[in-house]
Amino acid sequence: LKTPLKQAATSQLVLTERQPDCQPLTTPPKPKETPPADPWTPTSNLKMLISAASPEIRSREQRRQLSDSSSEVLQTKHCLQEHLLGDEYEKSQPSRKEKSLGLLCHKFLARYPDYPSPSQKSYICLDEVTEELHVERRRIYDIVNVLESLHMVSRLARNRYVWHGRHNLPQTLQALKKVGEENKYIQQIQMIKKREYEHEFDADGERNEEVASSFGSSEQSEMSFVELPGVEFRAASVNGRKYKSLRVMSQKFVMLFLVSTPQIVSLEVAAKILIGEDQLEDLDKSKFKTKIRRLYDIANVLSSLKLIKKVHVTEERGRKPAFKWTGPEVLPNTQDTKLEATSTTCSPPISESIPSKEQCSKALFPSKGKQNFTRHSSLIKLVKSIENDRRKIQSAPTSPVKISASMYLFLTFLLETSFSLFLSQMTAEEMQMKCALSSPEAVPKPEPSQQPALSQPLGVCPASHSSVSPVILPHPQSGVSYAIYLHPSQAHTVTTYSPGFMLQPLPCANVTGIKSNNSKVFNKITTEEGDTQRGPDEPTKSLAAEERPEMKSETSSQRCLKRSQVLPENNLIKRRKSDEESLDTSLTFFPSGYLIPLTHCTHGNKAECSNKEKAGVCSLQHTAYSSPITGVIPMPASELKTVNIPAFHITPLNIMLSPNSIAAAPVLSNSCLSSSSTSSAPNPSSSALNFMLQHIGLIPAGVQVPANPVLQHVPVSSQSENVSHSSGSTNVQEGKVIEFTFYSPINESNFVFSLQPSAPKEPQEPQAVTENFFRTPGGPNTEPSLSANSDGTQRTSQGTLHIPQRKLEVSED
DNA sequence: ACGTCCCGCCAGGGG
DNA sequence: CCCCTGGCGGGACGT
Repeated sequence: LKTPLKQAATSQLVLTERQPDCQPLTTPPKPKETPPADPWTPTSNLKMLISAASPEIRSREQRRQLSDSSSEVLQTKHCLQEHLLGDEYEKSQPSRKEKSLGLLCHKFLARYPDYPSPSQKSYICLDEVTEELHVERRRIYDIVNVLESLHMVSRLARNRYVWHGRHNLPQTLQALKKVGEENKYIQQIQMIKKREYEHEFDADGERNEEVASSFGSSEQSEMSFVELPGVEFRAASVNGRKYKSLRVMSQKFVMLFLVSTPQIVSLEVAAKILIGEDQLEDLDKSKFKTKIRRLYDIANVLSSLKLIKKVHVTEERGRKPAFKWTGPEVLPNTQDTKLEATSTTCSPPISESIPSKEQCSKALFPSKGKQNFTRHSSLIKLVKSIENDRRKIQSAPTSPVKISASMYLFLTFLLETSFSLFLSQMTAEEMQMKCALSSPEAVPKPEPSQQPALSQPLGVCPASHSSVSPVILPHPQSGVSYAIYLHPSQAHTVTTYSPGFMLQPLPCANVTGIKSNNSKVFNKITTEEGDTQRGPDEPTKSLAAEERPEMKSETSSQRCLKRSQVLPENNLIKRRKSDEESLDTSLTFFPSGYLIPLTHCTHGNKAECSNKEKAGVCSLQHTAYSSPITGVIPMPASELKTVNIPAFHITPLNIMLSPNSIAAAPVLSNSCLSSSSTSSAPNPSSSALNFMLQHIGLIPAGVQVPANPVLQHVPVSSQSENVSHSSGSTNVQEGKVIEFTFYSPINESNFVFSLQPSAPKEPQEPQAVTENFFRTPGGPNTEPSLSANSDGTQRTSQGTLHIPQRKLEVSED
């Protein structure tokens, strides 16, 4: 049996012949993607409203007439054609495209409001749907299953679903992201890419080991469905271990997007990961193919939901289909822990015991003693609705604008800060004022006597080195601020990917003298396309326009000033006065080196500790050590003023966080509450961070550093507290961990990432560390691992930093 | 020729 | 036993 041949021949012909009549010449032979025909674009809102108002009535009405919503449009579209032809060849034979799952999904979605009022639940009867949409039942299942995976619908019983709309989406995505992080998908992706790059299998045992350690470490993540409190599966049958494949797959697919930093996932990689997770068996060709096919199904639905969009990733190997996340940025874990969506492993696939509902709920609400009372559904509902309200206000579902805007601000802030440090016009008084304003006691006032800028190179720094060594800088006030100096040569090597940002004033050692217009140089690769409806575009553009190297110093500092005035309470932007010497050149040329500042916990912690809930976290901070780490050179504060490494400029970036803001940030209190969990909280700024790091060259493109909001930063911690499990690999135990903390005043949260050299070398030799930390083209076995922890607990992941650089290009269809 | 993915067989299982 | 579910993959369509 074959798929019935389509009567394409005729219809095709018909269409081609008709077209010229309606629209001369230019009209494409096929109806194609004639936008006006889209039933879901202009009309959809109306339709949604209608259907929202009275779905039943509408459907009945529709049924009576021999046209449904879709064919209505089609008819309209082909109205003329029909006339011309004169015969009633049932509507123009839908081409394959018009039967696509995506289109069907659109039709399906058009029937229900995105945000149904909670009071009146809308139910979905599969029979009705199939009838009205003129599709086989089978197809609807595909759609519904994916929707179910996002908790946009949930099954009540046979044939019966409830429509939730996008209400749950934020939470779902958040949960998925979290689980995705726990599953270490980033590493897996890297692993796959790396292996892929290494030309085929080398049939080595080492490969398997890698895979094993990477994949194996993801525990029993196999067939688990991520649920949300309150949206559990009814109908125990559905809870059965089977029949979740598509749902689970869908979720995992989404996770990949949420976790990876350019939020682009190629089908190939996705398929491999999804397969690899189930069983480490070698790539079965057919299995792979099937997986891909499913992924297409899922992708179609997700596309209809506008969560993803098809793009193409062009690598050396050629053009590969991929999808880009276009859904909302996932908020950090700002929710109450108790309510937080929990990933549950309801059904261990192998185990023969069908998971009882009890088990599920147990997994849903990890009971920690008395927290159980929270489970009461009414309570949950209450808080949930509050949450929803807050979310509405804040940002989420309707417009990602706000988040993006804050991201923009944050990035701007980072850039400006780094630049303005050189350009700083800030007087001592201003600084003092600001310090006093923000947190007089936590942050010691600047030295009354600002030391004059020293201009001699620091003796500590191996000036002879052409490559740069990491440098540690004590904070002038607290004496504990650290910074790392990056090797500039990395900067231009890195294939950067700009996730929609037109940021270019980042280091590029090779490009000197470029004044403006360098945005083109740096942003060849952009996914930004016709997303005109998106808010972020505005700030993005203005940023690109503003952030030019020759930007006026006044402008910069003024803006910084302004910003800090706007948020006087919430953030403290302290800028160290730096010498003017290094200033002038960096105006026109890019600084060739970067000094990444480590914010240190300068405050007395009183603020945090005063908060009763945060007590636990406060204790965490004590696990942090501030001892200088290998290869990092401590410098006396007195020498801070001038770090004049030959041929390089140092851009100190000092972002402080004020205790006040911490206390106010919900994120932090949350991470505090869940301090025991190893879960890492997603942070919207993580992509910003990653972007920055990648751009700078700290980490290779593709690698991402999970960012977590933390209460306490751990500037430098030494040793094995932070070293964890590690599947037998020995390269970690010796590793020192460097942790960075950034604080985003905009998001009112700070986040930490840490670097851990896996193959530490000479402890006292700075150069060695440099090599460990930063990719050294020739250096094998120097693969630091990245990790991030939101708490003081150990959490070291085995990332591979040494990823082959590849041209990555993303293009539209 | 290859990327996409429609179509529907058929097995599993609930009612 | 009927019918809902949904895994699965052949092979058609699109480019």
